[in-house]
Amino acid sequence: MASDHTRSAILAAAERLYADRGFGDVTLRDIVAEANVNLAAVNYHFGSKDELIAELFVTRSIQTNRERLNELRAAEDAGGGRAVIEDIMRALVGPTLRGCLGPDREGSTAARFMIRASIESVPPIRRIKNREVDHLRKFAAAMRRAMPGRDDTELYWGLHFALAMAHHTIREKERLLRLSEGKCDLDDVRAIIDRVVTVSVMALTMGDVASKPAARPVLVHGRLTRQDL
Amino acid sequence: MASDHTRSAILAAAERLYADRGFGDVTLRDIVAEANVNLAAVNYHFGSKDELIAELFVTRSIQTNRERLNELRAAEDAGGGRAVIEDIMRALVGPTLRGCLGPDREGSTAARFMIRASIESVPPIRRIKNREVDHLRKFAAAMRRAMPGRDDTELYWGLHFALAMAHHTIREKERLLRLSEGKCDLDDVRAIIDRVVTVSVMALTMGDVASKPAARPVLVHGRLTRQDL
DNA sequence: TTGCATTTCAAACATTTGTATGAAACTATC
DNA sequence: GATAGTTTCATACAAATGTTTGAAATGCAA
Repeated sequence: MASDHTRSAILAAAERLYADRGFGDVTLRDIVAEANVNLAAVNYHFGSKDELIAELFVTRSIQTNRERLNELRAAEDAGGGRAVIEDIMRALVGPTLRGCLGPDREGSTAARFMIRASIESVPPIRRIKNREVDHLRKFAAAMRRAMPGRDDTELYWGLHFALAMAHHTIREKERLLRLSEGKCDLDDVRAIIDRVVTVSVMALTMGDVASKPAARPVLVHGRLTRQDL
Repeated sequence: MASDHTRSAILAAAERLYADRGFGDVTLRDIVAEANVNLAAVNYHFGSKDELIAELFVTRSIQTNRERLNELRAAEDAGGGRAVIEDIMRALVGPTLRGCLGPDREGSTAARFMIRASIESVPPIRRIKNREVDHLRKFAAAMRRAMPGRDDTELYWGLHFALAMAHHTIREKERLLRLSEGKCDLDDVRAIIDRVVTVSVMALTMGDVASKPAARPVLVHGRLTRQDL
């Protein structure tokens, strides 16, 4: 293998173009023009367009997953093998939110690519996402250790809602910005992570209440304030 | 105008095919074959493929938005012009969740179409979604009336998170099902709505806590149980 | 240098796809 | 029942796009 030059030029150009203009609008000819390589090089090095997209997404996914697991292990080590639930949720949503939001992240091609992959999901990416369940199970296991005795169902719902808030914030940040007329600060990533983590932990610690609406007297009139905690 | 037969046959066939196989995999030729009409009929009646998709999505969006506003008004009327926050959130997420989840909804073409539109967003649909902000403002206004004095920012975040949980549950229901090995019951729509509403209201009533993580002592060790409420 | 494998290149291929055309069929009005 | 407007139809068009091909160039080892 000579130098990988062509291969990495294609990867870089493809990621940049996909991040900027989306998968639907970028053709192989756009990519090879941006990378200054021959059209056939894509099929030579990657086999097909879909495999190129898959490689891009897998690379970035592995990075994110590794960051998540590093944070999770750090939290578990600090707690002697059992992390507190708050830190687990932080490890789950932190890396993605930090990577995709924030003021300086505007220039991060990788982050914008992952946002794009989250918004307009194409077949090769969908196939990979389907294998993400194994990764999430590690978090479910950590949560189970942190909250022994809690029903598994609640754990999964909490995990699910945490990802919901994180991903939806990334996906719909433009809309939230417009809806709030700029009042919601999407550059303060730390505050956003705190917010998502806090709500996730609340959801988890509410437990079985959710299925019994009558058992929520303090909420019925929507008058619960911070002091009521 | 004669009978609208061709027009509605195209709409029905297109919605069914898009719902089943996604936008990327369905061509105009597939649609006209399913509808038993001529290829040129699409452009004659709708102008273009994108306008056909737009009409499908607009129709279903209007239906959902109307349901939401009906529920909202009913709640406000019942409360003498001011609905409780819980009912407002229920009006926001209830129609979509009821429409897209549940056991018998498997056969609802409209619901499956909207799920598809939520998963693989295509240009004509994205353009329409961008105009959805005005509709959400009505809910923000109702929430403001229900929780006077609360900071607007918190209102928007709560609204945003409610939609996040609802939409993500629809989008990723397969994954949640697989992750939880079937333990999360995605057919019990009423329980899911309660769950989303409860967490949303919690998020809203937490208010400014989120930006000050140090002010959450009861949560730090993840030991808050139902009794602590 | 010679020989062999790898990589690059220009060009062509083969489809697919949305759209346009113009004639034919149909419908309703007078 | 003739006419004008509407709708349907078969067919063609034009453009885009991923992929393939076979030769040329390049790099490397003997």
